[in-house]
Formats: sequence, structure tokens, C-alpha cells
Amino acid sequence: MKTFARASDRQLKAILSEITLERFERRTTLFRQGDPSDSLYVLVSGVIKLSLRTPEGEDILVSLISPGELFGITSLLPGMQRPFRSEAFSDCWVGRLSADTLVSTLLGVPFADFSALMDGTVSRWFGLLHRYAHFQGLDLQHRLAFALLELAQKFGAQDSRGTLLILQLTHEDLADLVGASRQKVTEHMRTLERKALLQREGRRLIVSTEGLRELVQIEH
Amino acid sequence: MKTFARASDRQLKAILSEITLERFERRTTLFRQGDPSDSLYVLVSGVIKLSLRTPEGEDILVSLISPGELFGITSLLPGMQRPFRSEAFSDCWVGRLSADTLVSTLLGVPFADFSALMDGTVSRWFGLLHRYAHFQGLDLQHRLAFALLELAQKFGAQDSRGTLLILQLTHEDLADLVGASRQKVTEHMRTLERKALLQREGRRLIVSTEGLRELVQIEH
DNA sequence: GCATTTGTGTCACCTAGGTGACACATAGAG
DNA sequence: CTCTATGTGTCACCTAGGTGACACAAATGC
Repeated sequence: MKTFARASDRQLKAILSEITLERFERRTTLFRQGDPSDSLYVLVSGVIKLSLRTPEGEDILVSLISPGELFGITSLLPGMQRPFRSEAFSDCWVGRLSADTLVSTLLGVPFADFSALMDGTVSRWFGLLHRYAHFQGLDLQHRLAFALLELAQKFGAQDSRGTLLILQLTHEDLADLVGASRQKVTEHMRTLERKALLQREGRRLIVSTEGLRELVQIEH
Repeated sequence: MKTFARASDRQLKAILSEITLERFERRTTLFRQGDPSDSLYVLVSGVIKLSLRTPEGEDILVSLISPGELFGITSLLPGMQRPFRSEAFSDCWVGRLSADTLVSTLLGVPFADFSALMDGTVSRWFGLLHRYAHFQGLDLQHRLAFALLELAQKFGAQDSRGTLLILQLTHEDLADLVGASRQKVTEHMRTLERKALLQREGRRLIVSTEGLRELVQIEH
């Protein structure tokens, strides 16, 4: 297990003494989406499934964990909730420990410092992963709406008419972002305009975040 | 910038003195896929685009970076290459520093220790992100092939006939994994069987990793 | 200011893959 | 050993979205 490759015997001993071993039968769930993300897990034996349930009722299998892997990694970021459901795919033995003890015994650094650094760097990967996973099985209309909301959040400036995107985005860029063809993006952007969720000022966009959020949530 | 929220003045000063400021005009590239992932960047002004070119020649826009964000994060993992291309989406000022100095001044810990911990934990997010990004615009056949290769790597046991997957995967599981319907997965699994890239022993799979790799690479 | 390149809008057409439906196989549970 | 659950194989049908093609608009360079 490469996580511990550089650890000294003393550190390993300290960590081992903090691990609680638990047994999970096939199909039982370890944690579910939205639970507070407090502890970290090591899979000792068996297979764990991480999955995501979309509002549409589709299941997305994000990952299968094999023995030796750490999982429940969001516990390394400050104040997160579990983004995925975790379930025993076969009978499992699982070790559980607090992220804090792992980090502080392995690095000897206050957890809050570590976790703040993670938050500023690596959490973007997590955000992107989340986006891609959610995009699975959404139609173009909704993917576009989500993408626009994301952009509005990152690059939006408040304006009397809505949220102004300070970006020169072409339809091609959007297409590359949501994984669609340029033509269809054009078509859907027009229908969003017609629904007044979107206006244009030259090549700048003004989006209605409330409208888009409604579109995205209400329909299913 | 939340990365530095907990830093002392001394730390900030130390880090600032190590940052090199660089100017990039719109459309110029900062680094490209496959470059060694040595330094870390802070975006000072402008917008940066992270993208991915698929073997099929499609472009995938992974993320747009806004001022204040750190990027080029793979430099925090040991021995990585840049997974994405980075290009100035508008004229930019960018600060560059080594991941090592950031980590060691902020946490006061040897970079190798930190980076080993990241590698054992958070690198999975990165792997998954990579998979999802690559899946964009692949047809089911290829997504399935990739998924099987991944599974073979993680759960495969060598066998006279190929690589035996020690997993009781149903077609439904596979469908959830590659984002497709159960029926179509069944169909494509049969064609893979017919092509002799796959055999079944009861409900266990035996895959030909060479065959699949060929399928995945050769066709475009 | 004109010419060229880059972006938009809108077609008609085609295909990968979703869906529902059903027959059959297999495997646990009792 | 049998009954019921769950998984597989295969249809016929339908639709979202890819593709090529072209007209027009808007930037950009010279």
C-alpha cells in the first residue's frame, strides 16, 4: 500500500492502533450520499462499490475499490459531505480511522492546515469528477444549463438584467465543454434564449441563474 | 484565495519571493499534454483553459480557470505528466512556483512525504476524472473495452486463457459503469465474445487484455 | 475600407443507442 | 428439489443528437 510506503514502524503502529475493523456483508451500505464525511476507510478484503444516484433515478457506478485502497477520501477536505454512496459489493472487512489521525501521525502537521491546502488545490479534481459523473445520462439541454450555471458562478458579474458572463465563449467552446456538437449547442442556446433564461449582448452572455436552476431541478 | 487563508505573513512572504510572474497572450499554450509536471501555477489575471485532445481529434474542454486559482495540480503528485493542455483563453498574468516550495513552506514537511500521501488518497479522483473526460465522445464499444481493461488491471488474475476477473459483475453493473443501457451492454458483450476478446466461465469473465488494447488503440 | 477568417443559424438526413417486451437461463433460498 | 429472484439474449421501434452543407453575420488583419 503505497500510502504507507514511507511510514516508519512507529507511525504504522500508531495508525494501526487507531483503526477499527468492521465487517460488512454483501449489499450493505457503509455510508450514503449526503452523510457527513468524517472518517476515512481502508479496504482490507472484498470489493466496495462507490455509486451515485441521479435525481432521475439512474444509478452511476463511479468506482470499484480493491483491497488495499483508501476510500471515503472527502474526509480529507474540510466540512464535506459524502458525494457518493458506498456499498459492499462482496463481503468485506474494512478498517476505519479518522482522517485527522492519519494526517497528523504521517505528516506531523495540524489537520486543518493540511486540509486547507487540499481544499485550495486538489478539490478541483473532485469538483470536476462530480460534474462528469452527474453529466452521465443527462440530455444536452440539462448539461448546457448546468455548464452555464457553473460558468455564472465562476465568471459571473451581477447586472440589472441577470448575471453577465465576462467571457468570450463561442458555441464551439461550449460544445467542447458539454460534449456535444457545435450545431446542437447553437440550437439549444436559441431555445434557452426563447425561454428567456439567456440573453446576448454582442458575444457576451447574460444568464438568469434562477431560471436555469429551476429548469435543472424541476424537470425530474 | 483560500489556499493561503491560514498562512502566516512570513510564509506568504517566503512563497511570494519564489513566484515567477509570466505573461501569456491569448491562445498561447503554457504546457501541453505529456509534458513533465514540475511546477505549479497561480492565475493572477485572465482566464486559462484546460483541455484534452482525444486520439479521435476531438477537443474536450475540461475546465476554465479563474483568477486566484491554482492549477497544474498534478505537480503535487510524484512523477506525473501533464494530463491536460493548458492554454491562455484570454491574455493572462500567471505566477509559477515549484510544488515543493509551496508545500514545504506552508506545511513544513518534506515534499516527498506529502506527495506520497496524496498519491495514496486523492490520486484516485484524478484517475476517475481522467476516465470520465476520455469517455466523452467515445462510443459504447470503446467505453466498454476501456472499462474492461481497467477492471482487468484492478481485479484481474492471470490465467492460461487470459485475465480472469475475480468479480461477479452483471451486465447491469457494467451498464452503470459506462453509462449505457443494460440491453446494449449485453449486445456489445456478445460481439466482444464473438471477436474472442472475452470468454465466460459461468458468470466470471476472462478477458484478453492484448486484444482489447488493440481494439481500443487501432481503431482511430 | 475591403478581404478573409471565424462564428452563428438552420436545414435534411442518418445512426447509435434508449426503451419495452418477452423467452429463456441460472442461482439461491426454502 | 423445487420455486422464485435475478440475470441474459434478442427482438422492433423511436428519438436525441451527430454530420454535412450552406447562407449570413461579425470580427480581424492588411
